Amino acid sequence: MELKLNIHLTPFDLENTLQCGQLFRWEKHENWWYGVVKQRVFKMRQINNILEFEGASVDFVKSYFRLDDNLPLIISKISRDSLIRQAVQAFPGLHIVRQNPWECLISYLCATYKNIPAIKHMISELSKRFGDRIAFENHDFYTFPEPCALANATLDALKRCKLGFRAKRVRETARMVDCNEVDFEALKKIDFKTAKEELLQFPGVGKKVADCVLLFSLEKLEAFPVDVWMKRILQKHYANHFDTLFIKKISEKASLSSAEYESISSFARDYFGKYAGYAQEYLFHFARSKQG
DNA sequence: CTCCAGGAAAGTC
DNA sequence: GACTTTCATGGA
Repeated sequence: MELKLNIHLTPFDLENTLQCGQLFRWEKHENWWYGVVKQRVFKMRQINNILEFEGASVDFVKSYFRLDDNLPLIISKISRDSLIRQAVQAFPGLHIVRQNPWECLISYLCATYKNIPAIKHMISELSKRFGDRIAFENHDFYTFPEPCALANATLDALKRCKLGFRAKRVRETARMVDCNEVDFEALKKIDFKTAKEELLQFPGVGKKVADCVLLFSLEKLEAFPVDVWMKRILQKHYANHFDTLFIKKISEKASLSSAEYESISSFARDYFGKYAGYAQEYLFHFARSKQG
């Protein structure tokens, strides 16, 4: 199938969107991108303003890549200073993706204290061992595991996926989801703060992981996850918005306290506005692209 | 070999 | 409340 975009109304770039670090399961082979979404292999490429794809409907593509977002408007709202304008210009057409909440939750729970290549490896191993195999074009793909599959897994099997100390957290969170202790569709409809409190109940989910899940899968575009990259950017470029003492304090330690996290994240939500999450994603990708 | 990673949780004061 | 330590492991 094919979808023709009006690039002026709907700026979109597949490469920037898939490579900015928000997704861990897409692979490129011979100019085509392959992902597994909704139990099917989803194959896609972009040539200028044309999206070509297999394994999904036009409506799904529009929804998944948030082509309904008014990106020109969003960019005009978040462009508060020269740094963010630079980041936006560096990656035109980068969209936040509308991920599946369950997969997003486990992925970012695993992302705790790991670099992106290692995270991709963990998620890939989890899918190989606990997902369903799909043969497609002489290649094996795997669906993301269902909650019951991870809920019933042994800790040893999870650790073989290189989860380390995350194994217990993943299994316990999977058990809670498997027991229907969360209604993701309901979380999409309620406000940011209440939805965040719900997510914080899961073991292994702190403020940062919760913000990622809210932004990438629960329609909360104001969420502003603060990781080590955001902390560095803040110290370097936004220090004048904080007390000198505060900047000095967070510079001296590796991790942020809960209160420090909150003051940074809430500053960013006020400063960038209701699309702060988009600003975060542009800044994150921009910072990483410059430091390898 | 050393350093560090899209941090969270438990323990201490 | 704020600060410190612990948690496993692979990629760079």
